[in-house]
Formats: sequence, C-alpha cells, structure tokens
Amino acid sequence: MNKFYSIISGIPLFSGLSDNYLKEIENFVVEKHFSRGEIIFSEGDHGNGFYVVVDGQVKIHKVSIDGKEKILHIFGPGEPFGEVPVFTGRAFPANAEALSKSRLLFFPKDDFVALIMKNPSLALSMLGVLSMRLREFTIQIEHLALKEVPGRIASYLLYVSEEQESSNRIELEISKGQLASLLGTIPETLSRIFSKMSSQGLIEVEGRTIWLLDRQSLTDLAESGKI
Amino acid sequence: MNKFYSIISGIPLFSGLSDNYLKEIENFVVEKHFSRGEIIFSEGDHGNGFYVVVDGQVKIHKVSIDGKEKILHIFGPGEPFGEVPVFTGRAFPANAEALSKSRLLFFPKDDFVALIMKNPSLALSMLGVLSMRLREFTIQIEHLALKEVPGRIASYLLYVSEEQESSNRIELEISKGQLASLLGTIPETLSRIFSKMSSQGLIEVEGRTIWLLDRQSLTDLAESGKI
DNA sequence: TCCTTGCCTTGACTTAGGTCAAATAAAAGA
DNA sequence: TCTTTTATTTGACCTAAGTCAAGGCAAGGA
Repeated sequence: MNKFYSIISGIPLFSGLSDNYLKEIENFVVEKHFSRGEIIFSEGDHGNGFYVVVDGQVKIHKVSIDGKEKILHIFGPGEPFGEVPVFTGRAFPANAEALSKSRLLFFPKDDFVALIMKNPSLALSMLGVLSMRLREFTIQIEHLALKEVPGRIASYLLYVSEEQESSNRIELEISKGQLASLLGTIPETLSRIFSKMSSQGLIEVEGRTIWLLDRQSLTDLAESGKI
Repeated sequence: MNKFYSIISGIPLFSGLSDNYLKEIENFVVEKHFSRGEIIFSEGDHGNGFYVVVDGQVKIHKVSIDGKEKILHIFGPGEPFGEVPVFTGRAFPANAEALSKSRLLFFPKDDFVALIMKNPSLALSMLGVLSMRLREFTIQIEHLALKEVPGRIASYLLYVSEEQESSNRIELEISKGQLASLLGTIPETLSRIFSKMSSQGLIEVEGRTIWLLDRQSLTDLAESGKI
C-alpha cells in the first residue's frame, strides 16, 4: 500500500506537498508499463489524465502527412507530460511514444483537478511546469526560425554540457537520428555538420560521446547561427 | 472607483470569478498606455507581473543577433501575456512591443499569486490559458519543422477564416511584413507565394483583404505542405 | 498639391540543407 | 555465435527560399 509513496514524493511537481496530500495521490495514481516503440497516446486522442515518467524515456512528437517527424520533447524520470488536455478539455496536440522500456504513473484528470481545487500550491507548481515548457518552446521556435542547423547543434551541445556538468565530455542520451529530429533536421545533415565541426577542431565525436574541444567557437556559433 | 470593473469582468481569464474577487482585482491592477512601436518589456527583463490587452495590439517576438525577427504571438483585446516570469521566477523569454496605440492592464505578481492561493478556480483558468498556448506553440513548431512556406500560409488563411467566420473573405489584422515574420519567412517570399496562389486561382489578394476562392486546394496545401 | 516615409512587389542570383542512393557500422534477436 | 535489422555516414544532386537591389504604390504631413 505504500507502493508509490516514495516515487511520488520524489517527483518535483509534488515537492512541497504535505504528507496527507501525497497519500491521497497514492490512492488514485495508476502504474503503467510500455515497451520500446509502444504508443502511449496519439494526436487527436482525448486524454483523461496525464503521466509522469518513473523509469525510461518518452518522446513527444508530431508526424507530417508524408511521414516526416519532429520531436518536440524527450522526457525522462520525474517529468510530467500530456497535461494539455487536462486543462484545455481538448485532444492531445501530439503523439507520445516510449523510446525504451518505460514505467509511468498515470494521474486521472478528475482526481487531479479535485486535488488542485483543495490545494492551490499544487496549482502553482503545475503553472510553473507549464511556464517552463513555454519557455522551452519559445527557444525551439527561435532556433527553427532564426538559426541555421550548425547554430542549433552548437546550442544543443552546450545545453547538454550544462545539464551534465561533466566539463567537456558529453554523452548523448538519444540516437543521432532522434537528435536530428529534435533539432528540426535530418540525420544526413547532422552527420555532415558533426564531421565539419570535427575537422574544424570544435568537437570530437565517438559514438554517443562528444568532446567539446573549443567552447568559445561553439558559443560564437550558437549565437551567430553561422559556421 | 468602479473604473476597471467592467473591463476586468469581460476578460475571459476571469470569467466565472465571483464579484468580490473581481473587486479585489480592481484594487491592485494598474492601467498602462503604450504608443505604436513602444517596448513593453524586453527579453531578459525580470517581470514582476503580467499584462492583459484592453485595446490595441501587442506583438511578442524574438530578435536574432543579426537583426532578424520572429513573431511568436500577436495579442489583442482580452488576451493575457507575459505570464511566464510570474510562475517560473525567471526572466522574460521574449520581447513585447505595442503594434498600435495600446491600453493594457498590469497585474502585479504578488497580488495575483495571493489571489490564486485563495481561489483555485482562477488557477485552473490560468492553467487553461497556458495549456492553450502550449497547443499553439506545438502547431507553430510543427509548421516550422515540417511544412513549407506555402503550406503555412494556407493554414494561416484557413485559420483566420475560421476565426472571422466571414465565409470566404478575410481581413488581415496585421501588415504583410508582420505576417511574414509570424509565419517564419520574409516579406519577399510571402509576396511571391501570394501571387503564385493568385495565379493558380486559390485566392485573390487586394491590400489586406483576401478572398479564399478554392478552399479545397487550400486545405490540401495546408495538409501536404506542397504547392 | 507635392514630398516623404514606410510598405509591398518583382527580378536576378545564391546557398543551406533536403532527397535519393548506396555502403558501412552497430545493435538486437535468435 | 550468426543473422537480421536498424543506425550512421558519404556522395551526387536539386530546390525552396533567402539575399540583394531596384521600383512602385499608398497614406499622411506640410
């Protein structure tokens, strides 16, 4: 019965929530499992709740009529997704698919909304989550509209390097094909730009490991958008 | 003293709020005026509240280091903007500028958050606003990454036609230059595609008035992204 | 009315990056 | 382990759409 308590209490969205609320959540969450490649929901589905990743990786993506894909987000442990329908009453605007074997918690809409009505600080946390996501989308739109691909790649590498704070060696957590889709380009282009950046001494690529050899030039590139 | 009551009660964000809350809001809102071209806030500024447009038009936009601009949003009467810093505690992720003489209401962060803490249904309304905005950004990202410019233009025309529900005659509320920036392209390209679509009998353009002559082809174009 | 200023259009040219195809390399099953 | 599938790289080619430059048009001010 204490099954989910430790998981729920570790989710940033619920940090600061008092014990009795956490226990209440425990009573309505549902655990769900998905294997690699499995669809969690599709654009146009009517969601009746949202998810939090416990283990694994989930990608949120759009697919065009001719099969091209754009990844909007990749979520890992502790991150919520699929909230939009909960608060708009409309369908999911994108698809969700497990990138690896994943364990998720599902929060039914009605129970969650009832909890928010009793606990406004939870509402503020959720407002914070959505606002951060708007910030991220703002950056994505900026990159797509104003930066060329090399600039987006440089930005991404620097961003991951911040995240991982492992000085100059970063580890991609997704395949290069997925990364291309996340950056709004295609694998061929990503590959070509990686090799160009390598030959110019900016980086060194070895599988999913990348060394940032010239941070200054990468920063310039990320800002100007030109190689 | 009843100065703002009728305005505030007409803002969708506050619909459903009881009278005494509306009166409370009235006590802390601040009216602000901006003339055409005036900056309301800049990317990186620390906001201590958000705005609602009463009259006029406001554009939210990003500018690249070499001066190119991408419009993220154009807000008109009744629409709130600038909420992100209120809930993330971080700076504005973009710039806001008045497109025409504008009257705005400013809602100071602390007062507004205090009100949310007393009134969770207001929190739900705000969650709805942010969620709708995420939906819109999702569509923008999809368009930028997966559609070509003609497809984005066709989508936009059909979208405006829905909004205005004036059958086949639509009226652009912004200049063509601004429209180009909103769609992630430049005026020259927009102009060329308009004339191509005209010569193919899809539309007819006369200043800011556009007739949709062939909805079916426009829909196909909006879906496939190809002309 | 003319002049100025901003907005829009058109033409000529260039290029980033996408498409197609094929060869390798690396993973995942069995 | 071997086999099959999936991911990555490289080359040749093509095109959508951006840049630069020059005119045209429309609206407001003097």
